[in-house]
Amino acid sequence: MTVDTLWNKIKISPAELSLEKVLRCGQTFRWKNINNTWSFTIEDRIVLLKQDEENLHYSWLMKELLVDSSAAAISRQNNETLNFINDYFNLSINLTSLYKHWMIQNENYKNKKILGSPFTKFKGIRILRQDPWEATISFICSSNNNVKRISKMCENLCTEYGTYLNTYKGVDYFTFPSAKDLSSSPNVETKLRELGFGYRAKYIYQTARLLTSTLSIKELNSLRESSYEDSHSYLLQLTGVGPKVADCICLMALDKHDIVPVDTHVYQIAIRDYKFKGKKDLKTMNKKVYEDIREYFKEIFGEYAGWAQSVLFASDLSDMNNGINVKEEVIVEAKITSTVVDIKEEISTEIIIESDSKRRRVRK
DNA sequence: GCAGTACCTCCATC
DNA sequence: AGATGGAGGTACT
Repeated sequence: MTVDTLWNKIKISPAELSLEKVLRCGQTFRWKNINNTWSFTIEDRIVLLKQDEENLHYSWLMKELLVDSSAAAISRQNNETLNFINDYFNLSINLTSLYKHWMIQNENYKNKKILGSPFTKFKGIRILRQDPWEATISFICSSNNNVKRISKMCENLCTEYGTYLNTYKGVDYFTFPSAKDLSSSPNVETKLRELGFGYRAKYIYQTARLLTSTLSIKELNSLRESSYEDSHSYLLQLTGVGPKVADCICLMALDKHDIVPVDTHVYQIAIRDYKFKGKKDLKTMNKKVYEDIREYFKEIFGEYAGWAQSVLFASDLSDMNNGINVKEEVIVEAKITSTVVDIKEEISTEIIIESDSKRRRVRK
């Protein structure tokens, strides 16, 4: 078992990357935030991140059996972690120049009654390059659902069907389960129903089955090199994947940066903020309206319209925290009033270390 | 094709 | 306190 051996850093400004916003705007559901450290699992390790005004700090903890502290191993692991971060956060893409373009377009197309610009208020929001399989399952879970519950479902998938990696600061970490893990037995569907997945249990099981039989994860991954149209129709073969979910996967895992997934929310933004002509009380989105909105945003924001949309979406979200960040804290045995939030903010990590016995994990 | 409705569960709101 | 409806939809008729 290791301590926080070493933290390395990548120089990056908050305008290029806002960890908090990117990881809580509803594109990924599996990052934990404990005492201001973000953690996530990949195949063979836990990745840890922290951010300040100048740098993104990163560290990692290898799978228990793979811990190797030789200098050569550390150096290799460092490179691998760095490669993951650069790839996962799409860091080769310059966000600041994209924002500049979007701000100009925004002024040309926005409803003049709307004051201010989301692109001024919400900096550093970028689209991640997620694993296609994980994105598929995550977004199948997202139908008729909210961020908090989707996060819980993803966590349940990991603890129930993932592989144990290691324990960091008292928290056990598991990998996201593979398609094989989720198709091993028909009991999977039953178990997922017990875990509260509802009708999505069947979708997940059937999708895992299909991707380990007729279709394959290799094909799914190769859609990164395919056209949007081909990718979209391939994804529609999967149970529980409709047009909206397929577009989410295209944008967030398959490098289709121009695709704007349209839900009722985005529909409302289009009408309210961008003068899109449509009925405000539309009950069910039909195919034509769906595609019209998608194309409309693409016309406004261009090649990276999907990225621009995530900024609009974030600025419209009331609670980006979604109640899922965790803070370890001392439970103060005092009368807790409505100022509880401020009190919590002030109780810092230093105090906590002294009183292990009283530690609890509390939803912020 | 197209529109309407059932589907699981949680949880804020009334 | 208990009911109601919405939550970044999809499958089925």
